[in-house]
Amino acid sequence: MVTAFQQKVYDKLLEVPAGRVTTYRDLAHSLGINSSQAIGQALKRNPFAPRVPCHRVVSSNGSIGGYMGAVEGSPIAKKIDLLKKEGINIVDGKVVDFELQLFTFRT
DNA sequence: AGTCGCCACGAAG
DNA sequence: CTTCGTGGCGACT
Repeated sequence: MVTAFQQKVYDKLLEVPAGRVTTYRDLAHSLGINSSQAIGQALKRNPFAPRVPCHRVVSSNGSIGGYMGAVEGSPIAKKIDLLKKEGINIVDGKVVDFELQLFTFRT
């Protein structure tokens, strides 16, 4: 079930250009809420699995999150390499200079 | 329809 | 590191 809320989350995510990352908090706040958990839950349950760059979403401190740590079998680990091609370097599960790549939805 | 549990988090202690 | 708060969704009742 793709609710309007989730739809907005994915739409916002697609709004993020390659080589940039966004945070759960800013993303959530842009949706009018103040909880990133809903974002994480929506991303985890994302019905648009490969269509949504979930890996492009990070925590407020630049941490990738638990999408690969929580699910060690996640195939997105390969996408991490792709992100490096986009200019996003991932080291120790963190985005290098993530704040420099940080993309906020400040409309 | 109401309630409980869940979530890849954030902030505070 | 640990605990509480938060906002929404899923499932059960």
